[in-house]
Amino acid sequence: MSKQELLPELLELFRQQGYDGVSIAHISKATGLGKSSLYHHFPEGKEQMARELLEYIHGAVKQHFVAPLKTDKEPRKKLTDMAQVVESFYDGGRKWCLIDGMTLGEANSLFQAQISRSVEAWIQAMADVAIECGLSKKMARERAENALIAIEGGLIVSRATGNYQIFKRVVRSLPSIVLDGHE
Amino acid sequence: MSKQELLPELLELFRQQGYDGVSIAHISKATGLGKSSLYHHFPEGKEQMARELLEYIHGAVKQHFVAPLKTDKEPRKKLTDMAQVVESFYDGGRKWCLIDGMTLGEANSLFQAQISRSVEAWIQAMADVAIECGLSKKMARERAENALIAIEGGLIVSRATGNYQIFKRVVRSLPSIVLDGHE
DNA sequence: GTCTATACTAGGATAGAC
DNA sequence: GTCTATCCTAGTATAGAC
Repeated sequence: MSKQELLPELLELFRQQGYDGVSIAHISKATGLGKSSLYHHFPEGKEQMARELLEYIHGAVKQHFVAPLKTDKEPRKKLTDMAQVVESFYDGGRKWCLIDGMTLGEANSLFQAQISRSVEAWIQAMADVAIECGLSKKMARERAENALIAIEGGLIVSRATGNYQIFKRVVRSLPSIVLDGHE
Repeated sequence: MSKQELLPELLELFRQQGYDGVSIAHISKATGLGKSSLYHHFPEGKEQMARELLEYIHGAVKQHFVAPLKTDKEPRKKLTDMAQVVESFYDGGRKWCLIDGMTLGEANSLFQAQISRSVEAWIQAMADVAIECGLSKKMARERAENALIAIEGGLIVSRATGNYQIFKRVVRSLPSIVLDGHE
């Protein structure tokens, strides 16, 4: 089994259980690989798995979230395209965001740098779309931050209330959060 | 040592480390009590600690977040009062929200009901202020949800980027999120 | 590259003395 | 109500065979 098959499994485990909640035994069961096989792929254990997962996710962010924002389509169309990917990646709010479980306790200091790199890339790409529509650099940045805040907050509030309509509504409002009044 | 002294310690541990990340040994060290003393207070162990903590937090939510919204002050004033409490409770974004660490993995099913009760109480209180300003029930609810989404998302994005100005900005915008255009 | 077996540590929980 | 001592399980990690 190759890492490209392992990493999607790791994503599902870490995003649902959080860094502390995932054990090698869980991973072994989920992947069907024995513990020793896992240590063959990741000699430094769970910490290395998380690091490589975050690298993998960084690529996925660029490919799935950022790329639709860098096409030559209409600004609002770019954002609705992104929003659709977001809705499906988080399965309508039923799947957690990796950030939550990777920024608790000691994991926070271990992975904060990697996480912020992905988050910054995404925010910047959304801000660029806002700038394209004539917003100032400062306002574009704020609106892009607000879009990410809405996504992350929407996930938390949806799962806290058990009402996933909230996430759906939030995702649909993303283009407006970034662009309203500037098209 | 009484539970009223223990619970604030538990809050700090669980909000920072998450349910899975907290061990009895951590709690023992943080409180200065031996393991057996902790089991004397909480015979069912960590799960009971979390349950009682969430009860305690439910009271704190009503007292600190909801109560300022039920005074006879001006609507916007109620929300700025609440926002100030929020900023200090989360230490300007540097302290996590309990929800994050209590809704990962198995903890989610254990505590979701208790969490949603507190969250609903808070949302409803914010919605009532919006209704007081003439918003429809449906719009008031949406705006109250958006306020909580902003708080929770602001915490996540602040810690993911390491930039706590974001949380500060979000907290200051709370009254506008709930009331703008209806005063 | 994967397995079985094993070592060791940390975490959860209890018994019984004071 | 708190302590020391202990038990058991789960978790991390490694050795060595195939």
